[in-house]
Amino acid sequence: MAVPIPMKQAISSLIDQALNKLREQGYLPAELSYEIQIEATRDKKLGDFASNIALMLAKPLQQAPREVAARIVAALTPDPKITRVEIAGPGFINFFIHSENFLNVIPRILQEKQAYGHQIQEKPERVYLEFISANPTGPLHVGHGRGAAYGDALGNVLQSQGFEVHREYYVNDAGRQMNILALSVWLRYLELHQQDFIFPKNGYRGAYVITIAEHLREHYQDSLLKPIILWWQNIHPDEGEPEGDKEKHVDDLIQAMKNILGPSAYGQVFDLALDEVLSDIKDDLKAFGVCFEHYFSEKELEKQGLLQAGIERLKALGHTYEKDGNLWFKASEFGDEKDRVIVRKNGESTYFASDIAYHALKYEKADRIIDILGADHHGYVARLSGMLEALGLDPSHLSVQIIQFAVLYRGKERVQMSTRSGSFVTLRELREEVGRDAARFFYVSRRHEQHMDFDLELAKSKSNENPVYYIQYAHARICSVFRQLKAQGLSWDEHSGSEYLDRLSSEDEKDLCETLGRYPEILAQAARQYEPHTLAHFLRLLANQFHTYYNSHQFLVDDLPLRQARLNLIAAVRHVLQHALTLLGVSHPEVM
RNA sequence: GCCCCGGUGGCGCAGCUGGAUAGCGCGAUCCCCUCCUAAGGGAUAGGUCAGAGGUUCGAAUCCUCUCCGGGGCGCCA
Repeated sequence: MAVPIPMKQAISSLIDQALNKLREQGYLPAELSYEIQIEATRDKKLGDFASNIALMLAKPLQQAPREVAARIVAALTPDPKITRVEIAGPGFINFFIHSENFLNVIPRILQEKQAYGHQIQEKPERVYLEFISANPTGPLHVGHGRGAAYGDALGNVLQSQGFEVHREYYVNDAGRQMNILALSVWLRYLELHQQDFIFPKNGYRGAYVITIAEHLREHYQDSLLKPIILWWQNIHPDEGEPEGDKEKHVDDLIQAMKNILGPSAYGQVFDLALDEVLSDIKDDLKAFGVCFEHYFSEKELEKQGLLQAGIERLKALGHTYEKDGNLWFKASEFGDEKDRVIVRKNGESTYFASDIAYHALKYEKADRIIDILGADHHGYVARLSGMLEALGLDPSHLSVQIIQFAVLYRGKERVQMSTRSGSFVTLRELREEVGRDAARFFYVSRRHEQHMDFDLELAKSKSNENPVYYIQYAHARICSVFRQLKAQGLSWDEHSGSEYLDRLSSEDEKDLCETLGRYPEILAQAARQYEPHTLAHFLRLLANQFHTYYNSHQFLVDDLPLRQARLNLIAAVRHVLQHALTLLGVSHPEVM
């Protein structure tokens, strides 16, 4: 069975032919370039498809759009699939299609099944997709959830379009923040051993830190116990005290901790804390349906010498200089607003230095780098692309997608979030409260660069009104029809169904087919623009049309040919529902 | 002060490579189960697309300014 050409393409080539004819006639200048756009009309009274080509050509031709349209229509070759062509409004050309032509999509879907809408690239473009990359200093919170849902869905969509996608979580396991976590855990551990002191303002105060401290005690008993009178000396006062400074305070404490414990014991605390937090994050993401090819450790960059190599490379290219003992990158010469330090005078490299090495690595391994960052990192974009340029690499390989923040509410009340203070709603809590499917759908149905108000109370209390159930219900209903079919001792014969597709003559059936036919381009667009949210809206429409159909038509009718044809149609709907839900990381239950 | 994102019916959001009367969900009002799951369907009401200029045959969409909201602007990651 040959796969029919989509209607849109057919119309597009008809117009193209007509324009060529006009060019031969000398009506169109040969050098005039144009792009033929065909869109499905919003209002069916205006036909099924419309083109604005006359409007776009009107200017270069210096003629009224309707006149141009008339010339194009006159040049069109008649086509049996098209019943009527009209010029309307300012100069649109509207096409009315024989309704049976919409039915072609059904055999196409039943044949291609889950490959419907997919693209195959001859030489697949490699995409290096980095997302979430939250510091492993505590559990993921609902803000990270948005990046997770978006990144994963985007990866799926890109894969469907033939891209070879590598997903990676960059683990910041080398910085000062990790030292603060280790300190926090150790201090809690000391508290468990009845040591008495005031916990630093700048420490991590979440309850999970105490849990980790308890595990630390189980593993090492009291071998890490150092009474504070032995080491808590000459520590800069904490914030709130005279001349206090929470940063200096915590830095002094870290130094004192390292001194008293020694590198080996310090490493024990550090590693246990990192390990616990990171495995918690991994479990959480797994349960959220998000998987990575790799969790890339920042420490690896140093171990493999990439960090130093990156710095040397910039140095060798003459894009660095020393000032005040620090090594600076001349970022301002590459579009950033100011220069950036890459190695501090104490010899420690900055976070940005790691980024140089990391991005150079990504550049090697992929044709396209996508970084998904939170809105608080937007200042990074300039320096990242500037850095690629400085390395002599093409910055257009990098695309940074910024996720705007989700502002959390409980009813009217805003929920403040801070990892440091431990006052945040974790992703795990969200999942347990509203469910994975609802959470993922909610996240990904908004444009990523759009602010989002996330009302927990609403998500929880009205979970039955969440659109995700509406869509899943459409899927479950189709499954139910097939179960019912079996229960009645009947069966579905796809082949005979496709013989009788012309029995599908209602508007509802035509509408459904048209929507199904649009799926491939919805997917392609979602991939091209990195906007998976369009899929969520498409799903909503498809489910709505199905429910309408369901309510006005009986599928399991006595008329055998009609029954088979309708089953073909709803089977096609089921394929597309399944496919799109899966891309968004949402399940498609057979029973609800 | 500078930078990023946004301001679309009561609420939450699509639409933004300019195009035909601005869509969807929730909420509101009314109607629909002798029928494959009513977690459903149908209908009605509700918008000067923040405001003001500009570009254009045509602007929610592009440009400028103003106002309002969110977030960033450290040798923090």
